[in-house]
Amino acid sequence: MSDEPHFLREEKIEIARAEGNAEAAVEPLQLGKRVREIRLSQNLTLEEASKRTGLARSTLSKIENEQISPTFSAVNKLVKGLGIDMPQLFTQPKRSSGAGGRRDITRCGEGTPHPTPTYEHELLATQLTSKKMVPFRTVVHARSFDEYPEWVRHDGEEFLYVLKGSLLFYTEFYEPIELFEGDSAYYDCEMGHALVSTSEQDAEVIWVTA
Amino acid sequence: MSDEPHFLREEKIEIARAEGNAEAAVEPLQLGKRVREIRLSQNLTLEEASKRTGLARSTLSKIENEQISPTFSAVNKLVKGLGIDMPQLFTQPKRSSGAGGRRDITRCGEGTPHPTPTYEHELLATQLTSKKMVPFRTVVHARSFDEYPEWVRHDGEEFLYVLKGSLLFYTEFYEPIELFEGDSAYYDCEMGHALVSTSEQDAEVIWVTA
DNA sequence: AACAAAAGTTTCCAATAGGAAATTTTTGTT
DNA sequence: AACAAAAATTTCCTATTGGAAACTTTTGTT
Repeated sequence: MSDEPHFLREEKIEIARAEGNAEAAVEPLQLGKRVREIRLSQNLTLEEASKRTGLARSTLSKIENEQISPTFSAVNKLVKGLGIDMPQLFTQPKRSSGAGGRRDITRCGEGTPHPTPTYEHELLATQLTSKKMVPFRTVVHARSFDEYPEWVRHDGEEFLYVLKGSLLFYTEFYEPIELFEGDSAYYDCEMGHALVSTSEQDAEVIWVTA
Repeated sequence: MSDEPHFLREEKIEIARAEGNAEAAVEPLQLGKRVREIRLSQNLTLEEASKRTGLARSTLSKIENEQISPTFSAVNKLVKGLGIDMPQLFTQPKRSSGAGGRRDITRCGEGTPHPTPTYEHELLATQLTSKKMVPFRTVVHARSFDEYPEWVRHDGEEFLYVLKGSLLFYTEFYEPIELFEGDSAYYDCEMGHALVSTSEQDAEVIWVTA
C-alpha cells in the first residue's frame, strides 16, 4: 500500500472565486472542487462523466469551475452517476477542530461481560465514556417468553441486528415477529420488549442503544 | 438518517451503475415532501421559514410542491436555515404514529440500497424517521486507501461491527488497525475515517451513526 | 517544432429557478 | 354561516441554469 494518500499532502484551502457576489459566501464548500477531485480520481474525462451523469459536458465544466449552482436534480445526477455520496458534499471538513478524535477498538469477545438469566451481554467500547450510543453483543438464552417476569423497558431507542440463529422479537404493541440472521429492528425502548431464541443454539445479536 | 460516508470507485464495480441508469430515473425522492415535513415538525409557516432561510415564500412553496428543482445554493440555505441534517433529505421517511411505540423491522437484504464506489451501503430501518441513530449494513469495496479522494468526515459518533472478512480501519489521528470478524470500533466521525477490505472477499460491516 | 486528437472552456440561447406581489385557500372567531 | 386574518399557492417577470456547438488549451506523436 502506498505510504501516504495524496490528499494528506495537499494544501488547498484556497478561496477560489473571490469575485463572487457577497451572497456566494453562503456556499458551503467548493462543491465544484469536490466534484472535480472525484471525477479525476476515477480517471474520467468530462465527456465520460457526461455520459454517466446525463449532464452536458459544458454543464459539468461550469459546475466544477463554480460558475453555476447546479439544481438539485443536477446534483442528484452527479451523485448517482459518479457514485458520490451526499453527506460528503455537504459536510464541512472542519479540519483541526482538535475536538472529537476519540477511538475505541474492541476485539472479538474482549468486551465487558454482563450476564443476566435471559441475556448474556458483552458491552463494547467500554474504554470510552460519554458516548451517545451504547453498543453491545448479546447471546439470548431465553427460550420462552415466560422467562421474563415483566417487560424490559427503558429510555431511548434501540437498534438490533441478528448475528446468528433465529429468535422471536416480542414487543408490547405489536405481534411477536420472528427474526433470522441478517434481519434487524429499530424501536422505541419505552415500549416493552424481549427476545427469545428459537434456534437450536442461542441466538446472537448486536444491540445499540441511544 | 444522519450521515453516511463514502466515495469513489474502481473500474471493477462499475457494472451495477453503468447499466442501471441507461437514462435517468432522476427522482431522488420527494425532496419537497421531506422539506415540508421538516418545516411543519418545527411548526414554522412559510413566512417564518422564509426568514430563516432567506428564500422567498413562493420559492419555498414551489420547492415543497415539487414545482421546481432548487439550486444547490437554495438547498444549502434550506439546510442551514432549518437546521436540517443533509442526509435527512435523502432518506425515505414514512411517519407512523406519535412517539414511544415505534418499531421497524428490516429483513435481511431488504434495506434501501445506497451504493458508492468504495462502499455499498444498505440503509436499515428506513421506514422510521426522526431516529436518533442511523443503522446500515455495508459492503466495503475499497481495496486501497488511495481510492478515497479524501477523508470521510461528518458529524456525530459511529459504531462499527465487522460481520464478515477483514479490513483496515484508517483514522486521521491513529495508526491504521486491522479488524476481523467480530471486532468492533467506536469513534468520533469528525475525525477522518475510511475502511479498506483486506480479505479475499469484500468485508461486511454494521454501522450505526448517531 | 508542427500537427492532430483529446480534453476542457466559453458562447449563445432556450428552458427554468427565484422573488414580489396578487390570488386563493385555510383557519379561527363571532 | 360570514367574515377576518393567516397561510399557502399562483402569477408574472427577471436572473440564472443547462445544453449544443464553437472555440481554446493540453497532450501526444512524428
